[in-house]
Amino acid sequence: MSEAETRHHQLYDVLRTRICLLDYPPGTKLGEEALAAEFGVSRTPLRRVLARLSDEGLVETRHGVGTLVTDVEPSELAHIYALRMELAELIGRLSPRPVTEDIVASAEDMLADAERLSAAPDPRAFAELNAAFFRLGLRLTGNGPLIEVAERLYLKTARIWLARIGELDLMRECESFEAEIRETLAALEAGDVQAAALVRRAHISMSFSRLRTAA
Amino acid sequence: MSEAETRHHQLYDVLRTRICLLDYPPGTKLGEEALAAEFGVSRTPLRRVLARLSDEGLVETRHGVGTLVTDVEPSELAHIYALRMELAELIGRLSPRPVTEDIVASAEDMLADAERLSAAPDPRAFAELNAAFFRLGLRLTGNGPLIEVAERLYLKTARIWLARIGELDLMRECESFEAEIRETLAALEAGDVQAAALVRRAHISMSFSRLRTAA
DNA sequence: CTGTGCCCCTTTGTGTACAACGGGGCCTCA
DNA sequence: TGAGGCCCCGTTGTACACAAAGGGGCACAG
Repeated sequence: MSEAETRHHQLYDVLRTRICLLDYPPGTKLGEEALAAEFGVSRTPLRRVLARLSDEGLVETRHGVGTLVTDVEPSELAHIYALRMELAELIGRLSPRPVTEDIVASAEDMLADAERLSAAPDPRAFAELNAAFFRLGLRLTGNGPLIEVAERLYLKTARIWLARIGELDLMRECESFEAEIRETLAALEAGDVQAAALVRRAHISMSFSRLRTAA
Repeated sequence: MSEAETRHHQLYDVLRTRICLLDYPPGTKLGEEALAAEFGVSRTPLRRVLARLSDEGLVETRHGVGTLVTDVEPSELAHIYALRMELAELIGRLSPRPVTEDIVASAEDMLADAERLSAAPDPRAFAELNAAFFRLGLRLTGNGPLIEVAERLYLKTARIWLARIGELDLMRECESFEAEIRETLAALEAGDVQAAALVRRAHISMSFSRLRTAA
């Protein structure tokens, strides 16, 4: 990969992470000049990154105003969740990959992390572990386009959930998440990718129910 | 929408259409300077458009070489088709919208077009009608994210199918397409969106089978 | 005091010059 | 004559200067 491409991907990843972990909550203004200065580049390559984030719907650029982090409307959120549920199931059906040792090992590590999290709940650590576990789930399918689509949708909803975590019972969320990892691990140890996918689908559904009830 | 945004969308649409209808077959070099001159703008806004096409995987930009129209590998093509089949069914399940008069009317018009096409087969006219019919299908769901994802995947495969149309029996393809529209129209007249979605899924599957067999 | 309109300043959009990179052709040497 | 390396040219990447647009604040009139 060329140097320019590498830098682009790096900047993109940093900004995307900041948006999804609410370092930049919805409505935040991302000034091109300021960001360019922070990363030591000119506005040109930075604008390339913001354009990509804009195409993906994470930010919105207005001429003469600035680039603002977007919010997600409740109705669209429902649509995304409904779609994510279906895609989660597809991960178990389309080109499932064999469950390797390192996947199981990763899941075991994450279960340990989740147990620590339940003992000492923290929204940000929760969000990070959740993202890591989501990416682990993506490794269960060999269907590249499915992975891209699923990740794209996940990124759009992750921060919304995190934003409303205050309205939810954090302890309850942690326990539910821990249970999800535990059930998933059992499915993976049995080599049953489809079962793992169904566990995921069920928990996405329950998670959205709790979110909707709280709001 | 701002003037800049409008122009961006217009340029994007023109180039995307040219790529998908094989005015620019895979491997074609799209020179920034040349395109900028054609559209009467500088390289800057044009690069914004090419960057978007690049993010979507329709082109690939190499420093010092040029921006090349991409090809799609057979294995990825299979993955996309598998996913498209599932999404087609989801259009009938997630937030189905009531079948309006104008949708039925559009379908009737397209059926007439398809009949004319069967009488005088033409690859390009086929591709255009196919795209129009695809977009009509998207109007059957109210799930916005699902529409975006489905369209994105369609655009990635449409040109590949068109590229190999020479290896297929064009007449047979036309007749199959005409049958698809006829069956869909019957489902729509009955107000049965889910049935229309299943028709679509079946025809995507058969279309890919024929494509695979021919290659 | 309030409402309205204008101006200025901040910020993004565009155009252009130059740097970085890659490939192909040509020249050289064995 | 063939193979290898170097150079030149075309193309994309970056930086910067300027144009365009939007919003907020200030002044003035009622």
